[in-house]
Amino acid sequence: MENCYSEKHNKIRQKLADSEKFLSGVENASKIFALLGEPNRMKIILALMEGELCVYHICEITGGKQSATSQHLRKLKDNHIVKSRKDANQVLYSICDEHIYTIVKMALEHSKCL
Amino acid sequence: MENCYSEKHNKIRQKLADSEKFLSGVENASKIFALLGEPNRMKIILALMEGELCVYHICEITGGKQSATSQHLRKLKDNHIVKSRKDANQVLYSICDEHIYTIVKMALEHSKCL
DNA sequence: ACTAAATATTAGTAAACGCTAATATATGGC
DNA sequence: GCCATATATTAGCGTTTACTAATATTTAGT
Repeated sequence: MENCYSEKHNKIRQKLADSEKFLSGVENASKIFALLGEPNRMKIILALMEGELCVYHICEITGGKQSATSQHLRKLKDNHIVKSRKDANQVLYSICDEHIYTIVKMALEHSKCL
Repeated sequence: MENCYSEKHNKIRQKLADSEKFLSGVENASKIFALLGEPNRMKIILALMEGELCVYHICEITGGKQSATSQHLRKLKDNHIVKSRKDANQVLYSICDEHIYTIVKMALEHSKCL
C-alpha cells in the first residue's frame, strides 16, 4: 500500500506526532479516561455528581471498602478530577471540574443507545 | 458516623444500587472510558476523528504495529465506538457515534486547564 | 493525655491488560 | 490456481492495576 503522505494524512500525522503539547494532551486525556474507566471509581464520581460527600458516606453509597475507596479518591484527586476539604474530623470530596459532568453524561448517553 | 439514610443519600444510593439499568449503564460507560483510557487507542480515535481510514494508514499515523492496532480496533468495534466497512481488500474504520467526539474534545479541554 | 472515630498509607497478591511474534484468513491481480 | 497484500487471530510474556488486610495518622470529645 502507498505510503501515508497525502496532504490529508500528513495533517493528521502532524497533529499526532509533531506537537509535544498535543501528545501530552493525549496522555493527560487518556489518563482521565483510564480513571473513569474503573466501575467503582465511576460510581464514586456519579455519587459526587449529586454533591459533596465524606468518605464514609461514599463507601456506604457505592458499597466500596474504606481502604479501596480512599485509594481511588487519592488517584482522582491527584488527577484533578476531584477536590477535598476538611470539615472537623472528616474529609469532604466533590467534583473538581465542570467538564467531568459533561463527559460522564455523554458516556451514559452513548451507552444507552447501543 | 451516622448511617447514610438521609433522604438525600438514599436518593443517590438508590440510583446507584437499585436500578439494574443504571448499574449496567455504569458498567457500559466505564467500559467506554477504559477503552479511551489507553493512549494508543486514544491516538487511533483522534486519527479517526479526522475521517475514515484503513488499518495500514492508522498504523502509519499512530506509529503502532499492525497486530496491536488490529487488536485495539477490534475492541473499539466490539464496544460500538468504531465501525468498519470493506473496500476492495482493505477495511476502512470510522467513528461510530457522535457522543465520542464530544467526550474526547471535553477530555482534551479538561487536560488543558490543569 | 487518652480513647474512639475518620481517613490515609503500605505491602502483598491475584487478575487484567497490552505488547510481540508467529500464524491464519481473506481478497485482488496475474 | 498462485502470489502478494491487507487484516485478523492466537499464544505467551511482562507490566500494571485494584483489591485485602494490616497499620499509621489525624482529629474530637472527655
